[in-house]
Amino acid sequence: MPEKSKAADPLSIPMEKLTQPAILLLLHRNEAHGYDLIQKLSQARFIDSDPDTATVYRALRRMEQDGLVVSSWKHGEFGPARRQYRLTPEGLKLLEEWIGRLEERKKQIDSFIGYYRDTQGD
Amino acid sequence: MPEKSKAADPLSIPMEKLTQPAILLLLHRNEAHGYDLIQKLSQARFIDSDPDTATVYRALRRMEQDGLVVSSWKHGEFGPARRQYRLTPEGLKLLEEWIGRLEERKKQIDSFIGYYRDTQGD
DNA sequence: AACATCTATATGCATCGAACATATACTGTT
DNA sequence: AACAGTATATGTTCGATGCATATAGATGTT
Repeated sequence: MPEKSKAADPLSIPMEKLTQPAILLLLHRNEAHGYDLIQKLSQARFIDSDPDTATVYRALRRMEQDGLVVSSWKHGEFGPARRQYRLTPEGLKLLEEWIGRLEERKKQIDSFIGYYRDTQGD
Repeated sequence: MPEKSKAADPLSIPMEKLTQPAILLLLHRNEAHGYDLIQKLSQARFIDSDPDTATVYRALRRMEQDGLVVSSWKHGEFGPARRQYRLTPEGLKLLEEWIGRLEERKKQIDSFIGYYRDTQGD
């Protein structure tokens, strides 16, 4: 019986590592399983460091609890069974909110750097 | 006997809230005491929410341990005694590193948004 | 004098994301 | 049989943050 995770608002997840939003982003383009995502994330330019496997798998579980993704088992092909994840409409909606948040973040950073440059100019 | 804080690298502080770098930024322009900084931070555009007083005072203490700022007591003027903080050369150096980090962060965000737009285009 | 309010600094406690280590298990290769 | 690669998952710890609370001097009001 999957319950919603304690943090009622998935946006409360800090934007520091961008792990959760990066997963949303990748799943928006293609379905994937956890291990696949870990490899894609380690190559992606939009996160700064290789994500921890534990962080990714836990994020996926939590995201499924929150209805952002859904999973189904795929076995027998080759290697161990994999949990294939795909984005839900809710997940897409959250991704769009993240895009907006990141646009805001850019402005914030510009404000920070602008203040610094102005101080230098004195 | 002030010892260095456990986190050897002050850059390990997450860039989520920007509290510590914002303090560096404000002190770069003017000396200030904690309460003063709290008020300035609540007006500043370069952080998203009013910082918690506990966070600010704790950050200042830690930053002094790390040699980023120095403090001196100012009494008798009006109101209770205040701890006046000013930036050290080390603090300035760290601020410059933060500027560089934030420039990188902007690129990272652009990469994120770019990936999203490309996916939309399919 | 008593009282509330503002200024100013500081600590205690609980929460939560992330890092690191570790466990489990199936598949393919030598 | 041994080992490397694929794949998912949990236990434990750590640090930053948020909320509540404590302390105390200065100022204003009745």
